[in-house]
Amino acid sequence: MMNSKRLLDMSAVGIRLGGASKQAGIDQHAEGSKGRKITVSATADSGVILACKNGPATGAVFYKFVLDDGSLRECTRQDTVLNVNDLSSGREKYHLNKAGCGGEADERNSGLTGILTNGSPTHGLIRKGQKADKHMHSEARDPLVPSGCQATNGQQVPPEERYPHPSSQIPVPRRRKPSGLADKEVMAATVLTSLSTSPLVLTHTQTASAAVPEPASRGWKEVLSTSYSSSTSGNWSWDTSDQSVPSTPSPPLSNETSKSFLLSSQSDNVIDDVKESTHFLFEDPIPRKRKNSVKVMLKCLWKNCEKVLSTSSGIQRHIRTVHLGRNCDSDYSDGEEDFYYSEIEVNMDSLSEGLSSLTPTSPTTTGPPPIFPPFSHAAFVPRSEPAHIVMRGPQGHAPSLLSQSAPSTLCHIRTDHAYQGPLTHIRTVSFGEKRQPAPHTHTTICKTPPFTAPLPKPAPGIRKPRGEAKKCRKVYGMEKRDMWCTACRWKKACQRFTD
DNA sequence: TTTGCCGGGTA
DNA sequence: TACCCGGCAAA
Repeated sequence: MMNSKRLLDMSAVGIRLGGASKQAGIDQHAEGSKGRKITVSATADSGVILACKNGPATGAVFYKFVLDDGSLRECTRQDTVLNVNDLSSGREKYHLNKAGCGGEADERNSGLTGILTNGSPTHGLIRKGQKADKHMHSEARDPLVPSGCQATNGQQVPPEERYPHPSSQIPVPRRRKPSGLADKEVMAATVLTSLSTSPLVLTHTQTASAAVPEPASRGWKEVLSTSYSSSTSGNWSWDTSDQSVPSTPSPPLSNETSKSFLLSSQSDNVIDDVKESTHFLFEDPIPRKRKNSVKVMLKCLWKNCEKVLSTSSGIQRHIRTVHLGRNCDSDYSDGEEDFYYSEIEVNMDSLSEGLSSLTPTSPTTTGPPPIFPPFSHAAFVPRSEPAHIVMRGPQGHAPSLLSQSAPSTLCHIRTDHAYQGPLTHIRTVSFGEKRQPAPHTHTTICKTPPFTAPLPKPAPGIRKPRGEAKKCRKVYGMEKRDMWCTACRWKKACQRFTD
Protein backbone atom coordinates (compact mmCIF):
# COMPACT_ATOMS: atom_id res chain seq x y z
CA MET A 1 0.00 0.00 0.00
CA MET A 2 2.80 2.27 0.75
CA ASN A 3 4.28 1.84 -2.61
CA SER A 4 1.06 2.16 -4.37
CA LYS A 5 0.78 5.63 -3.13
CA ARG A 6 2.51 8.49 -4.59
CA LEU A 7 4.37 11.27 -3.24
CA LEU A 8 2.43 14.26 -3.95
CA ASP A 9 3.76 17.50 -4.88
CA MET A 10 1.14 20.08 -4.89
CA SER A 11 1.86 23.27 -6.40
CA ALA A 12 -0.89 24.32 -8.49
CA VAL A 13 -4.49 24.23 -7.90
CA GLY A 14 -6.48 26.39 -10.06
CA ILE A 15 -9.91 27.34 -9.20
CA ARG A 16 -11.82 29.42 -11.50
CA LEU A 17 -15.03 30.87 -10.53
CA GLY A 18 -17.23 32.56 -12.96
CA GLY A 19 -14.34 33.27 -15.12
CA ALA A 20 -12.29 34.76 -12.40
CA SER A 21 -9.32 32.61 -12.23
CA LYS A 22 -7.56 31.87 -9.08
CA GLN A 23 -4.56 29.82 -9.21
CA ALA A 24 -3.24 27.73 -6.55
CA GLY A 25 -1.38 24.84 -7.29
CA ILE A 26 -0.85 21.32 -6.87
CA ASP A 27 1.80 19.48 -8.63
CA GLN A 28 2.66 16.05 -7.88
CA HIS A 29 5.03 13.40 -8.75
CA ALA A 30 2.75 11.36 -10.78
CA GLU A 31 2.81 7.71 -10.35
CA GLY A 32 -0.23 6.91 -12.23
CA SER A 33 -3.76 7.69 -11.50
CA LYS A 34 -4.74 4.49 -9.90
CA GLY A 35 -5.31 4.29 -6.27
CA ARG A 36 -5.72 7.97 -6.22
CA LYS A 37 -7.83 9.50 -3.63
CA ILE A 38 -8.99 12.95 -3.77
CA THR A 39 -11.04 14.55 -1.20
CA VAL A 40 -12.08 18.09 -1.27
CA SER A 41 -14.05 19.66 1.40
CA ALA A 42 -15.13 23.16 1.63
CA THR A 43 -17.30 25.22 3.74
CA ALA A 44 -18.73 28.58 3.54
CA ASP A 45 -21.10 30.87 5.18
CA SER A 46 -23.89 28.92 3.85
CA GLY A 47 -23.04 26.34 6.38
CA VAL A 48 -22.35 23.67 3.92
CA ILE A 49 -19.44 21.45 3.78
CA LEU A 50 -18.60 20.09 0.50
CA ALA A 51 -16.31 17.31 -0.06
CA CYS A 52 -15.41 15.29 -2.97
CA LYS A 53 -13.04 12.65 -3.78
CA ASN A 54 -12.41 10.06 -6.28
CA GLY A 55 -12.25 6.55 -5.21
CA PRO A 56 -8.98 4.83 -4.87
CA ALA A 57 -9.45 2.52 -7.67
CA THR A 58 -12.37 3.69 -9.61
CA GLY A 59 -11.50 7.25 -9.67
CA ALA A 60 -15.06 8.10 -9.08
CA VAL A 61 -15.66 11.52 -7.76
CA PHE A 62 -17.94 12.01 -4.89
CA TYR A 63 -19.24 14.98 -3.16
CA LYS A 64 -20.52 15.24 0.26
CA PHE A 65 -22.27 18.15 1.75
CA VAL A 66 -22.78 18.62 5.35
CA LEU A 67 -25.45 21.06 6.00
CA ASP A 68 -25.78 23.37 8.86
CA ASP A 69 -28.31 21.22 10.49
CA GLY A 70 -25.81 18.47 10.53
CA SER A 71 -27.40 16.44 7.89
CA LEU A 72 -25.23 14.91 5.34
CA ARG A 73 -25.84 15.32 1.72
CA GLU A 74 -24.12 13.22 -0.73
CA CYS A 75 -23.93 13.53 -4.35
CA THR A 76 -21.69 13.22 -7.23
CA ARG A 77 -20.87 16.04 -9.39
CA GLN A 78 -22.59 15.11 -12.45
CA ASP A 79 -21.45 18.19 -14.00
CA THR A 80 -18.00 17.33 -13.11
CA VAL A 81 -15.62 15.92 -15.47
CA LEU A 82 -12.41 14.75 -14.26
CA ASN A 83 -9.74 14.56 -16.73
CA VAL A 84 -6.23 13.77 -16.42
CA ASN A 85 -4.00 15.51 -18.75
CA ASP A 86 -0.46 15.28 -19.32
CA LEU A 87 0.33 12.23 -17.39
CA SER A 88 3.88 12.97 -17.82
CA SER A 89 3.40 15.81 -15.48
CA GLY A 90 0.95 13.96 -13.43
CA ARG A 91 -1.67 16.54 -13.77
CA GLU A 92 -5.31 16.11 -13.72
CA LYS A 93 -7.97 18.55 -14.33
CA TYR A 94 -11.20 18.63 -12.62
CA HIS A 95 -13.75 20.71 -14.21
CA LEU A 96 -16.71 21.54 -12.19
CA ASN A 97 -18.63 23.37 -14.72
CA LYS A 98 -21.57 23.69 -12.56
CA ALA A 99 -21.83 23.59 -8.92
CA GLY A 100 -25.29 22.29 -8.72
CA CYS A 101 -25.31 18.62 -8.34
CA GLY A 102 -28.90 18.24 -8.90
CA GLY A 103 -28.88 19.28 -12.45
CA GLU A 104 -30.51 22.45 -11.42
CA ALA A 105 -27.30 24.18 -11.28
CA ASP A 106 -27.61 27.71 -10.38
CA GLU A 107 -26.29 29.90 -13.01
CA ARG A 108 -24.30 31.66 -10.46
CA ASN A 109 -22.39 28.58 -9.97
CA SER A 110 -21.85 27.68 -13.47
CA GLY A 111 -18.44 28.23 -14.63
CA LEU A 112 -16.90 27.06 -11.48
CA THR A 113 -13.88 25.27 -12.49
CA GLY A 114 -11.50 23.61 -10.22
CA ILE A 115 -8.27 22.37 -11.51
CA LEU A 116 -6.55 20.07 -9.20
CA THR A 117 -3.37 18.97 -10.56
CA ASN A 118 -3.26 15.43 -9.92
CA GLY A 119 -4.43 13.58 -7.00
CA SER A 120 -3.74 15.04 -3.80
CA PRO A 121 -4.64 12.40 -1.36
CA THR A 122 -6.92 14.54 0.57
CA HIS A 123 -8.06 18.01 0.57
CA GLY A 124 -10.30 19.23 3.12
CA LEU A 125 -12.00 22.31 4.16
CA ILE A 126 -14.08 22.16 7.16
CA ARG A 127 -15.83 24.95 8.57
CA LYS A 128 -15.35 25.87 12.08
CA GLY A 129 -17.77 24.15 14.27
CA GLN A 130 -18.93 21.91 11.60
CA LYS A 131 -18.82 18.33 12.11
CA ALA A 132 -18.12 16.35 9.10
CA ASP A 133 -18.82 12.82 8.41
CA LYS A 134 -15.98 10.55 8.20
CA HIS A 135 -16.98 8.64 5.23
CA MET A 136 -17.48 9.91 1.87
CA HIS A 137 -20.26 8.78 -0.21
CA SER A 138 -19.22 7.26 -3.39
CA GLU A 139 -20.80 6.59 -6.63
CA ALA A 140 -19.35 5.60 -9.86
CA ARG A 141 -19.49 7.95 -12.66
CA ASP A 142 -18.40 7.96 -16.15
CA PRO A 143 -15.62 10.42 -16.49
CA LEU A 144 -16.35 10.96 -20.05
CA VAL A 145 -19.73 12.06 -19.27
CA PRO A 146 -19.90 15.74 -19.43
CA SER A 147 -20.81 17.87 -16.56
CA GLY A 148 -24.25 18.49 -15.50
CA CYS A 149 -26.07 16.63 -12.94
CA GLN A 150 -27.13 14.26 -15.54
CA ALA A 151 -24.05 12.28 -15.33
CA THR A 152 -24.30 11.12 -18.80
CA ASN A 153 -24.71 14.46 -20.26
CA GLY A 154 -21.40 15.58 -21.35
CA GLN A 155 -22.11 18.32 -23.69
CA GLN A 156 -20.63 20.87 -21.42
CA VAL A 157 -17.20 19.55 -21.59
CA PRO A 158 -14.95 20.47 -24.39
CA PRO A 159 -13.74 17.59 -26.43
CA GLU A 160 -10.19 18.05 -25.46
CA GLU A 161 -11.16 17.85 -21.89
CA ARG A 162 -13.46 15.03 -22.31
CA TYR A 163 -10.96 12.92 -24.00
CA PRO A 164 -7.70 14.00 -22.69
CA HIS A 165 -5.64 11.02 -22.18
CA PRO A 166 -7.16 7.63 -22.37
CA SER A 167 -5.64 6.48 -19.19
CA SER A 168 -6.06 9.69 -17.43
CA GLN A 169 -9.73 9.74 -17.37
CA ILE A 170 -11.19 9.25 -14.04
CA PRO A 171 -14.75 8.18 -13.96
CA VAL A 172 -17.00 10.51 -12.18
CA PRO A 173 -19.75 8.78 -10.36
CA ARG A 174 -23.11 9.49 -11.56
CA ARG A 175 -24.86 11.57 -9.11
CA ARG A 176 -27.75 10.18 -7.32
CA LYS A 177 -30.11 12.95 -6.92
CA PRO A 178 -32.88 12.58 -4.46
CA SER A 179 -35.61 15.00 -5.06
CA GLY A 180 -35.56 18.04 -2.91
CA LEU A 181 -31.90 17.98 -2.60
CA ALA A 182 -31.29 20.21 -5.47
CA ASP A 183 -31.46 23.30 -3.44
CA LYS A 184 -29.03 22.10 -0.94
CA GLU A 185 -26.75 20.94 -3.56
CA VAL A 186 -26.92 24.21 -5.22
CA MET A 187 -26.19 25.75 -1.96
CA ALA A 188 -23.20 23.54 -1.66
CA ALA A 189 -22.09 24.76 -4.95
CA THR A 190 -22.57 28.21 -3.71
CA VAL A 191 -20.17 27.32 -1.02
CA LEU A 192 -17.51 27.03 -3.53
CA THR A 193 -18.36 30.40 -4.73
CA SER A 194 -18.23 31.77 -1.30
CA LEU A 195 -14.98 30.12 -0.66
CA SER A 196 -13.41 31.61 -3.61
CA THR A 197 -14.59 35.00 -2.74
CA SER A 198 -14.34 35.09 0.96
CA PRO A 199 -11.68 33.11 2.66
CA LEU A 200 -12.85 34.55 5.86
CA VAL A 201 -15.50 32.03 6.12
CA LEU A 202 -13.01 29.52 7.13
CA THR A 203 -12.10 31.25 10.24
CA HIS A 204 -15.35 32.42 11.45
CA THR A 205 -17.89 30.73 13.43
CA GLN A 206 -21.06 30.06 11.75
CA THR A 207 -22.58 33.10 13.16
CA ALA A 208 -19.79 35.20 12.02
CA SER A 209 -20.48 34.46 8.49
CA ALA A 210 -21.13 38.03 7.78
CA ALA A 211 -17.50 38.49 7.41
CA VAL A 212 -16.25 41.28 5.38
CA PRO A 213 -16.26 40.13 1.85
CA GLU A 214 -13.10 40.38 0.02
CA PRO A 215 -12.55 40.88 -3.59
CA ALA A 216 -12.71 37.69 -5.42
CA SER A 217 -9.26 38.25 -6.61
CA ARG A 218 -8.00 37.77 -3.16
CA GLY A 219 -9.82 34.67 -2.26
CA TRP A 220 -8.13 31.51 -3.11
CA LYS A 221 -5.23 33.08 -4.68
CA GLU A 222 -4.16 34.88 -1.67
CA VAL A 223 -5.01 32.20 0.71
CA LEU A 224 -3.18 29.66 -1.20
CA SER A 225 -0.27 31.72 -2.15
CA THR A 226 -0.01 32.76 1.38
CA SER A 227 0.43 29.31 2.53
CA TYR A 228 2.64 27.89 0.00
CA SER A 229 4.28 28.73 -3.15
CA SER A 230 6.36 25.79 -3.92
CA SER A 231 5.65 22.33 -3.07
CA THR A 232 7.17 19.00 -2.91
CA SER A 233 4.92 16.31 -1.78
CA GLY A 234 2.17 15.58 0.55
CA ASN A 235 -1.36 16.43 1.07
CA TRP A 236 -2.86 19.67 1.73
CA SER A 237 -5.55 20.42 4.07
CA TRP A 238 -7.41 23.44 4.87
CA ASP A 239 -8.04 23.43 8.45
CA THR A 240 -10.18 25.39 10.70
CA SER A 241 -9.68 22.89 13.32
CA ASP A 242 -9.68 25.32 16.08
CA GLN A 243 -13.32 25.70 15.98
CA SER A 244 -13.47 24.89 19.58
CA VAL A 245 -11.49 27.87 20.48
CA PRO A 246 -13.21 31.14 20.24
CA SER A 247 -11.22 33.74 18.60
CA THR A 248 -11.31 37.39 18.62
CA PRO A 249 -12.26 38.92 15.38
CA SER A 250 -9.15 39.39 13.48
CA PRO A 251 -8.10 42.11 11.21
CA PRO A 252 -8.36 41.37 7.57
CA LEU A 253 -4.92 40.07 7.54
CA SER A 254 -5.46 37.77 10.37
CA ASN A 255 -8.72 36.69 9.06
CA GLU A 256 -7.23 35.67 5.95
CA THR A 257 -4.28 33.96 7.35
CA SER A 258 -5.77 32.65 10.43
CA LYS A 259 -6.98 29.75 8.58
CA SER A 260 -5.08 26.83 9.64
CA PHE A 261 -3.53 24.64 7.15
CA LEU A 262 -3.00 21.19 8.27
CA LEU A 263 -1.47 18.27 6.74
CA SER A 264 -3.70 15.45 6.19
CA SER A 265 -2.81 12.69 3.97
CA GLN A 266 -5.08 10.14 2.60
CA SER A 267 -7.50 8.35 4.65
CA ASP A 268 -11.13 8.28 4.07
CA ASN A 269 -11.50 9.50 7.52
CA VAL A 270 -9.96 12.75 6.86
CA ILE A 271 -12.98 14.57 7.84
CA ASP A 272 -13.34 12.53 10.88
CA ASP A 273 -10.16 13.50 12.44
CA VAL A 274 -9.75 14.51 15.97
CA LYS A 275 -10.46 18.07 15.39
CA GLU A 276 -13.18 17.24 13.04
CA SER A 277 -11.45 19.15 10.47
CA THR A 278 -9.85 18.66 7.24
CA HIS A 279 -6.84 20.30 6.04
CA PHE A 280 -4.98 21.34 3.10
CA LEU A 281 -1.64 19.89 3.21
CA PHE A 282 1.25 21.61 1.71
CA GLU A 283 4.76 20.66 1.41
CA ASP A 284 7.41 23.16 2.10
CA PRO A 285 5.24 26.14 1.98
CA ILE A 286 7.04 29.34 1.61
CA PRO A 287 4.99 31.58 3.73
CA ARG A 288 4.48 34.77 1.98
CA LYS A 289 5.62 37.66 3.94
CA ARG A 290 2.55 39.36 5.11
CA LYS A 291 1.83 42.66 6.47
CA ASN A 292 3.76 43.37 9.54
CA SER A 293 6.15 40.68 8.56
CA VAL A 294 4.01 37.98 9.89
CA LYS A 295 5.72 34.71 9.57
CA VAL A 296 3.71 31.59 9.38
CA MET A 297 4.74 28.81 11.59
CA LEU A 298 3.26 25.40 11.76
CA LYS A 299 2.17 24.02 15.02
CA CYS A 300 1.55 20.40 15.63
CA LEU A 301 -1.95 19.75 16.76
CA TRP A 302 -1.41 16.37 18.20
CA LYS A 303 -2.42 16.17 21.73
CA ASN A 304 0.13 17.26 24.18
CA CYS A 305 2.35 18.31 21.43
CA GLU A 306 3.02 21.87 20.66
CA LYS A 307 5.81 21.47 18.32
CA VAL A 308 6.19 24.45 16.13
CA LEU A 309 8.12 24.27 12.96
CA SER A 310 8.57 26.59 10.15
CA THR A 311 8.02 24.25 7.27
CA SER A 312 5.38 21.79 6.45
CA SER A 313 7.95 19.24 5.60
CA GLY A 314 9.38 19.66 8.98
CA ILE A 315 6.11 19.36 10.70
CA GLN A 316 5.24 16.42 8.61
CA ARG A 317 8.43 14.76 9.51
CA HIS A 318 7.82 15.54 13.09
CA ILE A 319 4.37 14.06 13.03
CA ARG A 320 5.46 11.13 11.05
CA THR A 321 8.27 10.27 13.30
CA VAL A 322 7.01 11.35 16.64
CA HIS A 323 3.33 10.73 16.42
CA LEU A 324 3.04 8.18 13.74
CA GLY A 325 6.09 6.31 14.70
CA ARG A 326 7.37 6.13 11.23
CA ASN A 327 10.74 6.18 9.87
CA CYS A 328 12.14 9.60 9.74
CA ASP A 329 14.68 8.97 7.11
CA SER A 330 12.75 10.67 4.46
CA ASP A 331 9.74 12.63 3.65
CA TYR A 332 8.27 9.74 1.94
CA SER A 333 4.63 9.46 2.51
CA ASP A 334 2.51 6.54 1.74
CA GLY A 335 -0.53 8.65 1.75
CA GLU A 336 -1.93 6.94 4.73
CA GLU A 337 -0.89 9.42 7.25
CA ASP A 338 -2.81 12.11 8.90
CA PHE A 339 -0.97 15.24 9.60
CA TYR A 340 -2.56 17.66 11.87
CA TYR A 341 -0.98 20.94 12.31
CA SER A 342 -2.10 24.45 12.17
CA GLU A 343 -0.68 27.65 11.03
CA ILE A 344 0.25 30.27 13.46
CA GLU A 345 1.55 33.64 12.71
CA VAL A 346 4.54 35.24 14.17
CA ASN A 347 4.89 38.90 13.84
CA MET A 348 8.51 39.20 13.08
CA ASP A 349 8.53 42.93 13.11
CA SER A 350 7.21 43.17 16.56
CA LEU A 351 9.36 40.39 17.66
CA SER A 352 12.48 41.95 16.36
CA GLU A 353 11.53 45.29 17.64
CA GLY A 354 10.92 44.24 21.14
CA LEU A 355 13.69 41.77 21.25
CA SER A 356 16.19 43.50 19.14
CA SER A 357 18.78 43.11 21.76
CA LEU A 358 17.98 39.55 22.44
CA THR A 359 19.37 36.63 20.65
CA PRO A 360 16.97 35.60 18.00
CA THR A 361 15.85 32.10 18.33
CA SER A 362 14.46 30.05 15.59
CA PRO A 363 11.04 28.75 16.31
CA THR A 364 12.28 25.40 15.34
CA THR A 365 14.87 25.44 17.97
CA THR A 366 14.39 22.66 20.35
CA GLY A 367 16.10 24.33 23.17
CA PRO A 368 14.49 26.53 25.72
CA PRO A 369 12.69 29.33 24.10
CA PRO A 370 13.60 32.85 24.81
CA ILE A 371 11.83 34.50 27.60
CA PHE A 372 9.88 37.31 26.22
CA PRO A 373 8.90 40.32 28.10
CA PRO A 374 5.58 39.55 29.58
CA PHE A 375 3.65 42.22 27.90
CA SER A 376 5.91 44.00 25.66
CA HIS A 377 6.03 43.75 21.98
CA ALA A 378 3.70 41.30 20.65
CA ALA A 379 5.08 38.73 18.44
CA PHE A 380 2.14 36.57 17.96
CA VAL A 381 -0.99 37.03 16.15
CA PRO A 382 -2.99 34.30 17.62
CA ARG A 383 -4.67 32.39 14.94
CA SER A 384 -6.49 29.75 16.63
CA GLU A 385 -5.77 29.79 20.26
CA PRO A 386 -5.80 33.33 21.29
CA ALA A 387 -6.86 32.66 24.78
CA HIS A 388 -3.90 30.80 26.01
CA ILE A 389 -1.55 32.92 24.14
CA VAL A 390 -2.65 36.12 25.61
CA MET A 391 -2.38 35.40 29.22
CA ARG A 392 0.79 34.43 30.72
CA GLY A 393 2.03 33.68 34.13
CA PRO A 394 4.79 35.46 35.91
CA GLN A 395 7.93 35.77 34.07
CA GLY A 396 10.30 32.99 34.54
CA HIS A 397 8.06 30.26 33.49
CA ALA A 398 8.87 30.28 29.93
CA PRO A 399 6.50 28.16 28.04
CA SER A 400 7.97 25.68 25.78
CA LEU A 401 6.96 27.38 22.67
CA LEU A 402 6.28 30.68 21.20
CA SER A 403 2.63 30.14 21.18
CA GLN A 404 2.64 30.15 24.88
CA SER A 405 5.23 32.64 25.62
CA ALA A 406 4.54 35.38 23.28
CA PRO A 407 2.22 38.03 24.46
CA SER A 408 -0.48 39.29 22.31
CA THR A 409 -0.59 42.57 20.65
CA LEU A 410 -3.38 43.52 22.85
CA CYS A 411 -1.30 43.07 25.88
CA HIS A 412 1.45 44.93 24.30
CA ILE A 413 -0.64 47.94 23.79
CA ARG A 414 -2.00 47.94 27.21
CA THR A 415 1.29 47.49 28.81
CA ASP A 416 3.19 50.09 27.04
CA HIS A 417 0.72 52.66 28.03
CA ALA A 418 0.20 51.28 31.39
CA TYR A 419 2.05 53.95 33.12
CA GLN A 420 0.50 56.74 31.22
CA GLY A 421 -3.10 56.00 31.49
CA PRO A 422 -5.34 54.59 34.08
CA LEU A 423 -3.49 51.55 35.12
CA THR A 424 -6.59 49.63 35.25
CA HIS A 425 -6.15 46.33 33.63
CA ILE A 426 -2.47 46.12 33.51
CA ARG A 427 -1.59 44.28 36.56
CA THR A 428 -4.47 41.98 36.55
CA VAL A 429 -2.47 39.51 34.65
CA SER A 430 0.65 40.07 36.58
CA PHE A 431 -0.59 38.06 39.42
CA GLY A 432 2.13 36.33 41.22
CA GLU A 433 4.72 38.92 40.85
CA LYS A 434 7.00 39.00 43.73
CA ARG A 435 7.47 42.65 43.66
CA GLN A 436 5.49 44.61 46.07
CA PRO A 437 3.28 47.29 44.80
CA ALA A 438 4.73 50.64 45.27
CA PRO A 439 2.72 52.96 47.42
CA HIS A 440 2.02 55.22 44.60
CA THR A 441 1.84 52.62 42.02
CA HIS A 442 -1.71 53.34 42.67
CA THR A 443 -4.12 51.59 40.55
CA THR A 444 -2.01 48.59 40.45
CA ILE A 445 -3.39 47.35 43.65
CA CYS A 446 -6.95 48.03 42.99
CA LYS A 447 -6.83 45.82 40.06
CA THR A 448 -6.17 42.70 41.95
CA PRO A 449 -9.00 40.28 41.93
CA PRO A 450 -11.85 41.13 44.21
CA PHE A 451 -11.23 38.24 46.45
CA THR A 452 -7.73 39.32 47.09
CA ALA A 453 -7.07 41.00 50.34
CA PRO A 454 -5.58 44.42 50.01
CA LEU A 455 -1.88 44.23 49.89
CA PRO A 456 -0.22 45.88 52.79
CA LYS A 457 1.47 49.03 51.92
CA PRO A 458 5.14 48.96 52.44
CA ALA A 459 6.35 51.11 55.18
CA PRO A 460 7.47 54.48 54.04
CA GLY A 461 11.01 54.46 52.94
CA ILE A 462 11.06 50.78 52.24
CA ARG A 463 11.85 50.15 48.70
CA LYS A 464 10.70 47.15 46.99
CA PRO A 465 13.52 44.83 46.15
CA ARG A 466 15.05 45.39 42.83
CA GLY A 467 13.90 42.98 40.29
CA GLU A 468 16.19 40.62 38.60
CA ALA A 469 14.79 41.06 35.19
CA LYS A 470 16.51 43.36 32.87
CA LYS A 471 14.79 46.58 32.51
CA CYS A 472 14.39 48.63 29.45
CA ARG A 473 17.59 50.44 30.12
CA LYS A 474 19.57 47.31 29.98
CA VAL A 475 17.66 45.67 27.28
CA TYR A 476 17.58 48.52 24.89
CA GLY A 477 20.33 50.68 26.17
CA MET A 478 20.43 54.37 26.43
CA GLU A 479 20.77 54.76 22.72
CA LYS A 480 17.37 53.23 22.27
CA ARG A 481 15.71 55.05 24.99
CA ASP A 482 12.71 55.64 22.84
CA MET A 483 12.08 51.97 23.01
CA TRP A 484 11.86 52.00 26.73
CA CYS A 485 8.59 51.67 28.35
CA THR A 486 7.15 54.86 29.56
CA ALA A 487 7.82 54.07 33.15
CA CYS A 488 11.46 53.52 32.51
CA ARG A 489 11.69 56.70 30.63
CA TRP A 490 10.23 58.44 33.59
CA LYS A 491 12.48 56.60 35.90
CA LYS A 492 9.65 54.76 37.35
CA ALA A 493 9.24 51.11 37.97
CA CYS A 494 9.53 49.33 34.72
CA GLN A 495 6.24 48.23 33.39
CA ARG A 496 7.55 46.09 30.67
CA PHE A 497 9.98 43.84 32.37
CA THR A 498 8.24 43.12 35.55
CA ASP A 499 9.66 40.54 37.79
C1' DT B 1 29.77 52.46 39.20
C1' DT B 2 25.57 51.12 37.37
C1' DT B 3 20.91 50.46 37.71
C1' DG B 4 16.10 50.68 39.36
C1' DC B 5 12.82 53.61 40.81
C1' DC B 6 10.90 56.58 44.73
C1' DG B 7 9.45 60.91 45.58
C1' DG B 8 8.71 65.21 44.25
C1' DG B 9 8.58 69.01 40.97
C1' DT B 10 6.88 71.21 36.67
C1' DA B 11 3.76 72.30 32.90
C1' DT C 1 -2.37 64.03 34.53
C1' DA C 2 1.69 63.54 31.89
C1' DC C 3 6.20 64.12 32.11
C1' DC C 4 10.72 64.88 34.09
C1' DC C 5 14.52 64.31 37.22
C1' DG C 6 17.23 64.46 41.79
C1' DG C 7 18.71 61.27 44.57
C1' DC C 8 18.73 57.00 47.26
C1' DA C 9 19.77 52.26 47.60
C1' DA C 10 20.60 47.79 45.72
C1' DA C 11 23.36 45.25 42.62
